[in-house]
Amino acid sequence: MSTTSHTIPHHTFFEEQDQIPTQMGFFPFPTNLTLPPLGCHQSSLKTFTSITPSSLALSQQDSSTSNLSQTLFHKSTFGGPQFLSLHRSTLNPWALGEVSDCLSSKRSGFDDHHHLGISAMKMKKMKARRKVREPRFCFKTMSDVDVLDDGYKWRKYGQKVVKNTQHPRSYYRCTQDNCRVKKRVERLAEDPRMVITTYEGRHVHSPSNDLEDSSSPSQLGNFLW
DNA sequence: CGATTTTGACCGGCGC
DNA sequence: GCGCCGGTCAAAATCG
Repeated sequence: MSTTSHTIPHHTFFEEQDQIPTQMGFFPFPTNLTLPPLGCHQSSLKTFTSITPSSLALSQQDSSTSNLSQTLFHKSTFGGPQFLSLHRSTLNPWALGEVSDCLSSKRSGFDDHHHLGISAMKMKKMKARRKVREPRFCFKTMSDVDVLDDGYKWRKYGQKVVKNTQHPRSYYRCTQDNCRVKKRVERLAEDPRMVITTYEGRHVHSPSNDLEDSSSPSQLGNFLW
């Protein structure tokens, strides 16, 4: 991994919620936005704006996703030309999914377990758990490095070539114990100079501190990312 | 030698 | 039901 801090010329920042981009494909985006962000469902998009690195740093001090979007709103209200607000989905289908998943696995999964063995069972459990969708947001960056230094430590756990793109998508997980924030990094097919970074979940610790000191829980609360 | 990356297999969701 | 696809796992390889 690279911990190089790079000067970031431009961020385009948006937050998404609930939905995951699937093979359903990409979605039409407002024409005044030059580059449609990958993996963003239009109907689930909450905010979208262009911000500068300084405002990005500012937004990092917020302690929740909603605060972040508020920050973005303020920023763009007073200076950003490219703010748009799109309707959002109201329900988190993944949370519902978890419940039904638990129920159904109790009901019909016994034969499965026998057949799949322990590791498979473990995997099943984990998958059931991750159906709780964490809040997500992402931004695109003009950068020649894929992984931007955001103050956290990440371990790569997968890489995938997504359809219709020549650049693979990388999957990272926060290395901190008990912190299962994930991020996804990919390059735009249309413009390989642009990097899309998607964060999912909230860190339970502050950036790059080796251990969260539980003695002083927070002056600022937990950081978002 | 522990931590991290690579990489193919596997799984579940979804469309047909 | 089948096949495609994105996301994840985990063993092997690589790194520091």
